Amino acid sequence: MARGKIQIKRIENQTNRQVTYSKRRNGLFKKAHELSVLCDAKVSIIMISSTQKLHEYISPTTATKQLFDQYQKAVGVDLWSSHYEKMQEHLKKLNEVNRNLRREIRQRMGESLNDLGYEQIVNLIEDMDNSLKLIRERKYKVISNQIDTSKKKVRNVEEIPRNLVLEFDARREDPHFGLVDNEGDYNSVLGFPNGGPRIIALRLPTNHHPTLHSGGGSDLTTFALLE
Amino acid sequence: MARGKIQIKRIENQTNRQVTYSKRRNGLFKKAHELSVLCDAKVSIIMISSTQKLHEYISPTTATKQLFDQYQKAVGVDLWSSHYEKMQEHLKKLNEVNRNLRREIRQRMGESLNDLGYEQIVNLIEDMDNSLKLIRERKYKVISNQIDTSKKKVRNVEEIPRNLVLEFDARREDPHFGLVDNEGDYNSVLGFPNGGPRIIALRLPTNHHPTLHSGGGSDLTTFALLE
DNA sequence: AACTATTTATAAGA
DNA sequence: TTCTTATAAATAGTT
Repeated sequence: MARGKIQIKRIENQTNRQVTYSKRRNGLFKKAHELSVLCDAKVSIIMISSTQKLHEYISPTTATKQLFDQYQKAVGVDLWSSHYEKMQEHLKKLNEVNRNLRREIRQRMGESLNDLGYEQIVNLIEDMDNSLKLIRERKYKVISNQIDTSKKKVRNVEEIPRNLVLEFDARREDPHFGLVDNEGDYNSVLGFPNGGPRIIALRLPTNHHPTLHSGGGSDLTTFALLE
Repeated sequence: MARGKIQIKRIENQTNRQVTYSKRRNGLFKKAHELSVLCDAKVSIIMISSTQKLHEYISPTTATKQLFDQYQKAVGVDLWSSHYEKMQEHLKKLNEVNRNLRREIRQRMGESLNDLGYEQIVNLIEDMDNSLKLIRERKYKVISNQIDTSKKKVRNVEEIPRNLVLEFDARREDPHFGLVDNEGDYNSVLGFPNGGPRIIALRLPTNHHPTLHSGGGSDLTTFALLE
């Protein structure tokens, strides 16, 4: 625009390009500012130079984020706000579901019962009775699995020198074995009525065999219910 | 800049302002484009006029969102991405808590017991036994409250003409009254052992008194556990 | 939307 | 970078 017209195409000389960038950037920002004042408009300019330097103009009394939001609303493309709102909704729902789950647990633990009517209490009791039956069955299943495992161990032990086997058999007939009163079908413990012995003392010799609770080959894993 | 210098201040004449806005906006965009070509820079201009109309210039091969992202990274203020990430973390945690809560409920209903070791099952059974006791106590409390309410109703009835009272007394001695076998302390039902009658048939004359389940003055409310 | 007198921006040089 | 200045470009006021 002075001392000779120029073509509008990339300036190849790097120094020249940077000088022009700097000059014209100032010119652009000045014009932008004049425009914003004269016409009472909000203007945001973001520029990134070929050297990846960032420059910004934002008209007075305007926040960049606010302008972004307006832009997105106007353009409608909704770069993220709809996503954001959906997340918030989701969060809210999850929190509520969570609250309900906690209440149900509290009620199953005998708390917050004021929230329940008579019929609901009756239903809860019936439900819990049934559930307890299932859990007790599982308990006996676990016990019998453990015993099966022990039996397998016993068979393995048969490979071991005879005196060890004998010692094991001797212990098995020890009164401490409690429940285990015959060599046959251990699964019979499954048939126990509800409320059977709370703790079944299976004192297997710990030095030769795993204890019940550290169950060797069992598929049982343990972890806390809640953090 | 022509036919007279102007002051850089808001143009009061609305028409003039709009004309100038339009002219200078074109000029600004043209300059921006020249700059972006000459200097190989990325430029984004967003303008909102005083009439809330939005105009945008974006240099070729540039996406507005991409530029926003770069801007935010450079400015470091992180207009929303950190917030967004926090929300996602929160969501993740909530989901996990949720999963745990659901599992606890399932276990209390006798399902998913594979996840529990023997000791945990024993603890669960003990816990549920205790909880059941609490809930049964609540049940009897509810019943006794209902009966108290009924007694109050009965006293009110004593204000009513004598023949009605007589009729009521007659009905009270009816075998249908089941449990209620003396005029005295209805709270005695509280003493019932666990597993007592599941439904206590208190067939009060419905035409004169409310039934148990629609409990008039009781503080009991009912609502579903989960939606 | 076009015109044009003037102001403003700026390319090249220092 | 900044200053200078000849000249290109933008535009205020008018039609």
